[in-house]
Amino acid sequence: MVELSEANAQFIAERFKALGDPMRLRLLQALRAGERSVGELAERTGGGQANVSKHLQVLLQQGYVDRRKEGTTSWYRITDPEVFTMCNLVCGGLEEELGRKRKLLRRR
Amino acid sequence: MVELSEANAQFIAERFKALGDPMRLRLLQALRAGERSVGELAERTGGGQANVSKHLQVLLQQGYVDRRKEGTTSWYRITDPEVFTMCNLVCGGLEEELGRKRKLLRRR
DNA sequence: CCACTATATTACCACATAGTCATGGAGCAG
DNA sequence: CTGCTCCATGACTATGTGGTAATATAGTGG
Repeated sequence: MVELSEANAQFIAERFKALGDPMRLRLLQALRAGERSVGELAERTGGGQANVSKHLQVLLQQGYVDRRKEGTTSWYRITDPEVFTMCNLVCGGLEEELGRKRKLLRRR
Repeated sequence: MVELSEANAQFIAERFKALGDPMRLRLLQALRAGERSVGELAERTGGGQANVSKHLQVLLQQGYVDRRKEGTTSWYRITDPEVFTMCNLVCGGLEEELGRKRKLLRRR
């Protein structure tokens, strides 16, 4: 494992932070099926064009997605499906969380 | 895998966001060896007491750490070592990133 | 009760971020 | 060239976040 120096903590935190936004997660989800243009992604996620474009820059900079330009349209795609492994890991935590909440509700 | 509904995207994003801060990553790293008190963590991470305490609340609320009170001191510990699996995954990305940067530097 | 220690919480400030609107640039059809 | 489409970027605002200092809470020993 990479040593968690101060500089590395900064890098790793930024990688996590890039995944810490619902819109960006939905973008990744939408890209799961394959390459998509910005317009398609805006439509599928229900976000504004500018907003989607900016979020894609974040994912691009962190290397989660890749871009291919064709004419005036930009095609984005997942670079490393490993990102979904991480989603599954936190989803595990999510299921526990939901279980905990269901318990709490039952207790009342 | 959990369906990525709007509500779930929110939950998952918050779990990622909790890991998206250098101080919180250093706290988890410091807890890797075992249980630690807030004071110990403040000393090891070089953070202020109030700040460390607040970050620990975030990790606690997201279920990454657990707390045990003994007298006036609170002992925190990792609840699920799975979190380090995630760190290793993003560290993989980090190594690629560093590799990319080294290449860029060599190119000059 | 008093002082001391350890932690949590509050108030506050500086700064970052998400969202939207408007604009700019670049390809493409006519 | 003109107009159109698609995307990126900048300005702006509202909201969120990290850090710190001060205060509150609570246990402990005298």
